[in-house]
Amino acid sequence: MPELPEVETVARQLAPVLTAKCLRRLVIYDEKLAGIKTHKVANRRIERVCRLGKQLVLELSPKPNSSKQCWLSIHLRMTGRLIYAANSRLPSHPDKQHLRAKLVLDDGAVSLYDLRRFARIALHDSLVTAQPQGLDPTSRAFSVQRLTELLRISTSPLKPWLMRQDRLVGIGNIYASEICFAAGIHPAQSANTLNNNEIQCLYRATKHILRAAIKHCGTTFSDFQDSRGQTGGYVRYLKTYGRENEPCKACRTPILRIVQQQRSTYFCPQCQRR
DNA sequence: ACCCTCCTGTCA
DNA sequence: TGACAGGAGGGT
Repeated sequence: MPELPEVETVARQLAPVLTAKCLRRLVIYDEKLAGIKTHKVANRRIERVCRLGKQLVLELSPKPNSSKQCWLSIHLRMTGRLIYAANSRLPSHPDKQHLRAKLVLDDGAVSLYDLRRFARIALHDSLVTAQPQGLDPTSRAFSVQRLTELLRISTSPLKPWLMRQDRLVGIGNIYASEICFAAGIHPAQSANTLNNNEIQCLYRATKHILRAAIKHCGTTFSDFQDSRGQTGGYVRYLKTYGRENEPCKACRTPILRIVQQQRSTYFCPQCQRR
């Protein structure tokens, strides 16, 4: 579920409550999510909290008598949630059934809930191994030139192209449809056939949609919650996703749903012509 | 470049 | 009962 804006929301909320705190222990309730020796991260100071692609990453200080830092990455995949609760607020979440892991601090805890058990926690000894391959579209390195180069080498339809994490990171099924709509491009158009004008539109749409979604703390389509248990406010700005047969907000033409690589794509056949 | 699968749940 | 759900790695 969480794409770049949702993970960014969680990262921004957790950074102030985790940074400079001691991670007393990591408790794993479901081994499937994490094959980590939890003693390796216990009693380390959390130096930094950041987002890498769709992952949340905690930079942890070296243990005493060691110089080796490590990085704990958390990928929420489809249904993962990270919920923070101060000790004063416990007992916390009612959803004990889907509690998969817990980061215990002195004054509170972050609980990972995940209905479908796709989430993953991993430990890295360098930030590079935690890092996804692609370019972050919210970074300064993302330019029309870079986007043009990346598009040229692929014949993939645009919407599935946007979801590939080895080219651009962070875009998933919701924002891929929204970005295609904002750019006015048909989701099945081949990446390498976009002209300069279309690439310019796609570039602006990508930045605009992601920035707006971050501003509204992400999208809750069915069950995304941020670290405070709040739902994402961007859902009311969605123009295509989940709106099959509803009128296009620009031209009233019914929104279509098609399937591309087993995933739903929503678009307006009038605003996004081939 | 495509399909399937990993899981659990909801909804038509 | 079957389709579908924010993701991505593995196989062909």
